[in-house]
Amino acid sequence: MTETRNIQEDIPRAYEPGEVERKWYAFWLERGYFTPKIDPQKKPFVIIMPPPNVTGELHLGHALTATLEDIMVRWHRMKGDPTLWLPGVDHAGIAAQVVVEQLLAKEKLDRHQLGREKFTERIWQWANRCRQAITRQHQRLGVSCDWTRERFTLDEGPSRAVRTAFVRLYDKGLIYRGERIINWCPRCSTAISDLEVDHKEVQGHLYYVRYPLVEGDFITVATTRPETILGDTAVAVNPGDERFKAVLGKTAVLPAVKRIIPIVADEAVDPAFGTGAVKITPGHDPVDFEVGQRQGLPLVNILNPDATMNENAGPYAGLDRFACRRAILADLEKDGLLVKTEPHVYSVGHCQRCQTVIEPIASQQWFVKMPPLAGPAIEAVTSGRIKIVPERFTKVYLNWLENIRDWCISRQLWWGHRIPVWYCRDCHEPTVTVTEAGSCRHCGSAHIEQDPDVLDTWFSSALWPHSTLGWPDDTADFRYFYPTSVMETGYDILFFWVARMIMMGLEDTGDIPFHTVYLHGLIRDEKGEKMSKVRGNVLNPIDTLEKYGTDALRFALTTGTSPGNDIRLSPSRLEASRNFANKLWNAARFVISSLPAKEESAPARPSAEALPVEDRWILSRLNQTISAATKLMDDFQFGEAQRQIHDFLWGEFCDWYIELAKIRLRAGEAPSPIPTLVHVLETSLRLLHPYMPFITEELWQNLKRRLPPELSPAGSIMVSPYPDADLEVIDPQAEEVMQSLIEIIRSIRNVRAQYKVDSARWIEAQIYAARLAPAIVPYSQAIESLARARPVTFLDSAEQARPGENAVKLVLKDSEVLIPMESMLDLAAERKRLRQEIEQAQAEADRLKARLDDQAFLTRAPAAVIEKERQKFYTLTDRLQRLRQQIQDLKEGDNE
RNA sequence: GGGCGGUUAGCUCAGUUGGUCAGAGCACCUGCUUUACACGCAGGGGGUCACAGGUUCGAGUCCUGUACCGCCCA
Repeated sequence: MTETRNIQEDIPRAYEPGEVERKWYAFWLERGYFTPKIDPQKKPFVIIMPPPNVTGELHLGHALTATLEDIMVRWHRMKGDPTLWLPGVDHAGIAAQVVVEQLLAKEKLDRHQLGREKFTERIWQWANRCRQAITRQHQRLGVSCDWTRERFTLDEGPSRAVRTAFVRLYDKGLIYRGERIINWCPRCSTAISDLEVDHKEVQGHLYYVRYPLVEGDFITVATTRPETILGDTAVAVNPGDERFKAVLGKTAVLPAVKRIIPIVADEAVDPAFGTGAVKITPGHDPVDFEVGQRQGLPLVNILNPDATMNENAGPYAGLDRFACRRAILADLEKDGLLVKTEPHVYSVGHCQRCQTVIEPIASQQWFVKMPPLAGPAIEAVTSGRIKIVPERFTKVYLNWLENIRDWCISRQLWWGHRIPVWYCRDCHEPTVTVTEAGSCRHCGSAHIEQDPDVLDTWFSSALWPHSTLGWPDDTADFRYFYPTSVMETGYDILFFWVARMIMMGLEDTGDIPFHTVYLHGLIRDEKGEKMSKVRGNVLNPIDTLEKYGTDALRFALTTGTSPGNDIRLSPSRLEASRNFANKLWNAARFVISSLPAKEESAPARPSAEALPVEDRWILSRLNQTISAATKLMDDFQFGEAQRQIHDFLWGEFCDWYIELAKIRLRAGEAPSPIPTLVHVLETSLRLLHPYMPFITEELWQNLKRRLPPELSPAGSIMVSPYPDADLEVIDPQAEEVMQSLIEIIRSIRNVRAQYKVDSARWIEAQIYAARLAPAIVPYSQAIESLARARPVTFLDSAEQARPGENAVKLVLKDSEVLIPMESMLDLAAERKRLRQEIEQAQAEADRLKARLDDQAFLTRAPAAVIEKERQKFYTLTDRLQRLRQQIQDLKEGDNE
């Protein structure tokens, strides 16, 4: 008994997460639980973590990723699968460079002043600090990933994978260098891919400008970007446009720079736009570039890399692009060439990283030829080899791949994987090799120079599932763990990353990179806004978990949510989760404090026979919950699985089983409820562990310490087996009895509240339990203490249940409860209540009757359904009859 | 312009083979210092499941259309 008291003192009244979390994470790490053992006999479960960027700290999106992946990983590990969760970090090319450039700017420096080497050194310093912070944050979240296998995209292995993939694609003709229109960010001073451009509708103007014809007269064109006039090399009209038949073949004089340009016919021109005649700027517009190719027009680049005008802009050289626009408009106006200006809404591309207006520029860049890679990636999904969850994203994925365009992969940055190409100054041929080239492969010259550019970060990310496992080497990890099981990430990077991983995985390894793609939603704030630093509504995951506890944060992020849907995270949601953790804590505190001292009697596993109904009931409910939760998890419905575990623990175990157990414990009745309390708690902890790892470990260890070792042989809950539903224990009979008992207790409580019976007062209850009587009678003590009813007596027949004096009669599903009213009775209120109840029951009965009279229903519906409905109807009419009798009795009583 | 998602209690959202489906949390109201828990307990009010059609014996759930909100692609 002394130990019991100690335990109560040992365990705080409220769950205090901080210390518990630190303690168990260190314990898990030290035990090496996160590192899988390769067992060729077993199929592994593998997740490669989406690598966070080394641009700062983790946000709640990362916390969601980490939680969902940890749930899957802990679950599979407990199921006995060799489980690998491989963590990593991404060097995040542009993003990281931008961050460090901003830091430099504060020191009044720029990267050119430092030079490439010094600059990359600075980024390395930054990246290393970030990596440490990210690791610490991940560990606070409880992630059970294998830190011994952690990878960084710039590590030797992944870097060699990048070069190898590049060379292989180049050799197959799938990587090429060419002059194409690319998206140029003047601020980042690099090309970016189509996906990295945000298109925004902008209120601008459509300017109508007259181009004088050499042959006399004018032609008027409309443009939104008048500064690009300087790069025009033609005017085009639609070949079918009768209005311009006469000017075809003539030449125009470009305003400002006086270049003579032809007037050509091209199908791409929309006769309905502007005047029907458009200026063609092949160097600065993707459509015009194609027109230029078709028409054999020259390319004129008018911009410097920083978006100031270059020497081709003649008098405007040196001006910023927007200043140039104003200047040229003023000049056109002055020369009478600006016909009119109309307001015009059009779409302008912005750099996703820095929101600078991007410039389409014709430029020499490296590209991946995508259609040959897209084909197999489409097949992998349409064939079902890769499944996307939720399913609706399959269409989005396929649609993108079916319309894919070549991918510009070179970046004019200093941070990233250097393009493995060396140019020869003598023969001008490129040498493309995985290892550092010493001489030109074509002429042997030593006068070679490596391409200064780096690759798009997403190029290395695309290789992540295989490069992290050792590819291109034939490693044990690669052989065992590839293809991986699940790729879990946000739906916002379906194209950026997931699609490219599938393409490159198939291309490099001949096999899919993962079997399932699980896409989660975006985290929003309580107002539904996307969290962003600009809006200032970012919740820091560490602050949040310190306030509410990691388990509460994890629970809040993943409960009541469904795949692919956005999540609003509000303080009230976090509070509710924290409260659940505390509820569990206290339930366990009760169970543990109820345990006898170790030496006295060890609680055995509950034996099946001779168990009281409530024990059979809670075991039945537990196993149904296990069964449902497991099924849901198999189906990636973690939110719903978690909700059911929550409801079981709170609504059934705590609210009813523990309350009933208290009565037995107090009375010292045999059999003791302790084995069942322990069993249900211990099993539930394991069931819940993947979701709330810390509190479940703490409680489990606490429990284990007080139990005989054979009951819990594992060293940690995270390596003990995940519960398996035992269908033998499912007991519909016990559930029926308990349901009835709960209904009786609730109805009495309800009456007490309705009649405002003082909470301290005992009221009498007479119960007629009909066929369930034998099962219910033993619960008179329970009804007494849970409904505060005394004396509780049982009636033998419905006839007896007729109140001879004023009494409230509660007509329930399988039973009736009679409560003598005496002083507490308010007759008018009681009649009103009865009338309402009759009304409701009558409406329901009418509905059922109509259905049962419906020939169509009777002939078409399955027999079982008809029988069920009929049964419902009988039960209801029976109840109605009894209610009517009761209101009648009440009237008689009233007359007395 | 094309595609997708959402519209369910005051708020935030679950509801995945059409037949206890009308739910949860929060908020609200009424009681409660009940020896696990006030981060709690007991009870209560509150919804024509956006709208209009259709399929079905039966629709929040399937189909068509409309409206509004949001996202993606072009």
